[in-house]
Amino acid sequence: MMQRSSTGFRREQLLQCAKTVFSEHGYHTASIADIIAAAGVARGTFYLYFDSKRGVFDAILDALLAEIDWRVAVIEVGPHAPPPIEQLRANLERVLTLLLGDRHLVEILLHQAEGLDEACRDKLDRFYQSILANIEAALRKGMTMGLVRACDVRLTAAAALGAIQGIAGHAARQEPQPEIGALVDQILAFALHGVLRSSPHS
Amino acid sequence: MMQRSSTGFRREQLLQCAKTVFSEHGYHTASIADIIAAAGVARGTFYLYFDSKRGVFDAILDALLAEIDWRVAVIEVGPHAPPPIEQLRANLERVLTLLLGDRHLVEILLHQAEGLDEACRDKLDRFYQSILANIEAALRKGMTMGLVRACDVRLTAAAALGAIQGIAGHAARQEPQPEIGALVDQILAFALHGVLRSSPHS
Amino acid sequence: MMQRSSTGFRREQLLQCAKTVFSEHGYHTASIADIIAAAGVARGTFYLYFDSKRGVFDAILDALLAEIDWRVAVIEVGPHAPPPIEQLRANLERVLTLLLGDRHLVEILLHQAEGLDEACRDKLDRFYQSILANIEAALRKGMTMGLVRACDVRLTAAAALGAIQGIAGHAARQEPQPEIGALVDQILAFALHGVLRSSPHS
Amino acid sequence: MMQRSSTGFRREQLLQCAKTVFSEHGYHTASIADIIAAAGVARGTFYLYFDSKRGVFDAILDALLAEIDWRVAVIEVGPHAPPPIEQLRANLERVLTLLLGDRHLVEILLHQAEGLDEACRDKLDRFYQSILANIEAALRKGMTMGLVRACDVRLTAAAALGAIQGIAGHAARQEPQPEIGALVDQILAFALHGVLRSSPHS
DNA sequence: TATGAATGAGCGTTCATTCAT
DNA sequence: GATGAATGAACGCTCATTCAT
Repeated sequence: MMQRSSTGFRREQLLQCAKTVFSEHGYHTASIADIIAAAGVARGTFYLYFDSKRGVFDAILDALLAEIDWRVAVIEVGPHAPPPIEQLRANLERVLTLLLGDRHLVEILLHQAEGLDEACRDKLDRFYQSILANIEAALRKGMTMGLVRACDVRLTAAAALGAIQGIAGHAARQEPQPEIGALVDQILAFALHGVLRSSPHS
Repeated sequence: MMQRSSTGFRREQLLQCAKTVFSEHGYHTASIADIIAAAGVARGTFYLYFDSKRGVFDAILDALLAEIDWRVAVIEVGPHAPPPIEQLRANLERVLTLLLGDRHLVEILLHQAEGLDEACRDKLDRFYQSILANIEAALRKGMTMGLVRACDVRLTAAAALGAIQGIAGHAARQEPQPEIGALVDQILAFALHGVLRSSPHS
Repeated sequence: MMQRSSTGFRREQLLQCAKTVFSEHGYHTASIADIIAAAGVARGTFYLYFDSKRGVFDAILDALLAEIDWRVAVIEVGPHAPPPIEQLRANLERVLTLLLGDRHLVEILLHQAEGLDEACRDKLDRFYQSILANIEAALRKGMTMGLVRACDVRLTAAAALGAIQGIAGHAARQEPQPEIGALVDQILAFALHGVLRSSPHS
Repeated sequence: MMQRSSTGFRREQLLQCAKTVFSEHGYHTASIADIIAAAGVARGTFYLYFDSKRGVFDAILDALLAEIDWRVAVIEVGPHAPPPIEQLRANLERVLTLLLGDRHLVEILLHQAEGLDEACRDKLDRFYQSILANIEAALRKGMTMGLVRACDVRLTAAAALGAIQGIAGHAARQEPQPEIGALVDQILAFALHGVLRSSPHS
């Protein structure tokens, strides 16, 4: 009766240890030996729960991408919906809370996953493409509503995503952890108004 | 007849091949065998010009960072200096021209170098820190001059750098190559004014 | 069934195979491939028990030197002690029994270890220095007791050690194995009385 | 008209450099690069004068063995011959003068050559066998003449040769160089009379 | 489920040797 | 004769993966 929870526990434990190890050593430098040492299990045990080294990494990355996806809501407009910018702020807060709650995640998402193989790159690409598509759609809707100025939505979406990544990556290395509300404020201020004091009258 | 070493030809050839191989396979997945196959030389020949696999990578990265550094001029203010934004635009144009002129460079700079070891990460960190310091100084000077709104300069610099990286990374994957002037316009518009049509009166 | 690691069997097996291979091919010419082929194990198995090629060699040499050391007793004089020459004979018998019991050891001790690197030479040097110091002390004590003629103890010790090595090396190549008692007799006769029929009256 | 001597010179120069390099680094650790660096010539030049790395070593060793052979005269007995012991002393002086005149030679003869391959070992074996045969013959003749006590001539010859090697090896590491006459005295005293003050009446 | 000894393909690096100039 | 860039076989070592217990 205990082995059921034990199973889930072992897998979870290995997942956590692997996440830490990958983020500290990098995917290639990390070894199965590091992971099982961190988890305090035998070599063979690892392969009871994962197919391969690559398998754990994928599991970690998939869970992370899914979690981020889950925390990003498509921005709704309508009489009963909160103001779009508040929805945007909420999205950012949820994602940054996740990422900064476990800096290993930032390391893996921003640095390790990119340096892997084509399969991994493709997966990330699809993920970012969907996020970019969200941002693009929001920009387009904003333009329709007269809120957003004319721009190349594709490139602007890329710039906005980059700005978020830049701040997330930066904040993850700060000690002590910056307050998330402040980070979101700065991201929004930058992305919505830019750095100049007065915008063009257009 | 085969060009002689008179010009450091072999070293340059190996450097180019290594760059391509690293950007396509990633540092760890790439093997010396790949590099020498690409160059069409024997194994030993590689070690005539480089100390180690890591050695070529460092050579590539060092050259790239130095070249970028060289293309970024600190923004000057003064009666005879061009308008700051024009200086900024020129910097961006020079750097993007370099990066988009060889997409392998973007891949290595943005994706491969981060995933390496601590030494490499430190080098990149120092590089980015110096760039961030530049941006911060510019923001501060802009604030002094009343051009830039109040903001957390550190975070805003991180956001701006991220925006540039986002656009560079995005553009490098586009086919055909986007026009650099257009990219710079979008970056500047985004970073200076944000996406909203009208800025706050503040 | 294959004997389990319970007894450190594998390590011992590899040690024996390595000893044979080193003594037959010489340290540098011997390859890991030779050793694992002799042991019938896979490449990785070797590194489960030893750090490196050099590691096995050191293990063999260290064990040998320790074993010799253990078999050489400092010669005691006193009312209850056996006659010094009997103690000397016992020492020689114990050491020659060890060496001629495994000719590979002679090969490694006399020929391979010297040709290695500085670290190995230093180790051997220290070993031989301690043996020479023993012999010197014995000679000096013998001179004090009026048994040993006047001589340069240092050089004479070197000569005596050389004589032992000469006989050991020679005997190790004989087939069939010479009787150890006879070898010791010849060493003692030579070292104690020299080859001349009558000594000087001094 | 100069190239003739030049040729002999180059070969001789390489031979000397190789000798030094081999004795300092050991045969296997020494590289062709070391030798040509010491000689200040190009890689290809080396192969104009020697077939291979092994080739130089053989040339050095062959010359050394021949030179030793040349310095060892078979001991003659007869009305006009000097006393045998004086002939022996002269042999030892000539050989030790050669060896201690260039310590590299001692290193190569005693330590490097043994650790090589079978071919090299065979050559050394033949050399030492001929020396041992000389010593054996001398012992036998001495026994016939009533000068030498009864003994196993083969083993005693091995012991005597070992004693000489022991003293040569020891002296080569001394600084300053011991006086050769003294070394020979000690060798002779040890080998002829042993270490005991009084010999057995037999 | 858990173990850990065993596996072996694969990689980075070295270095004696060659040969076009 | 002299050069030194080029060669490639060979080697030590690593580490993800397997499987008998």
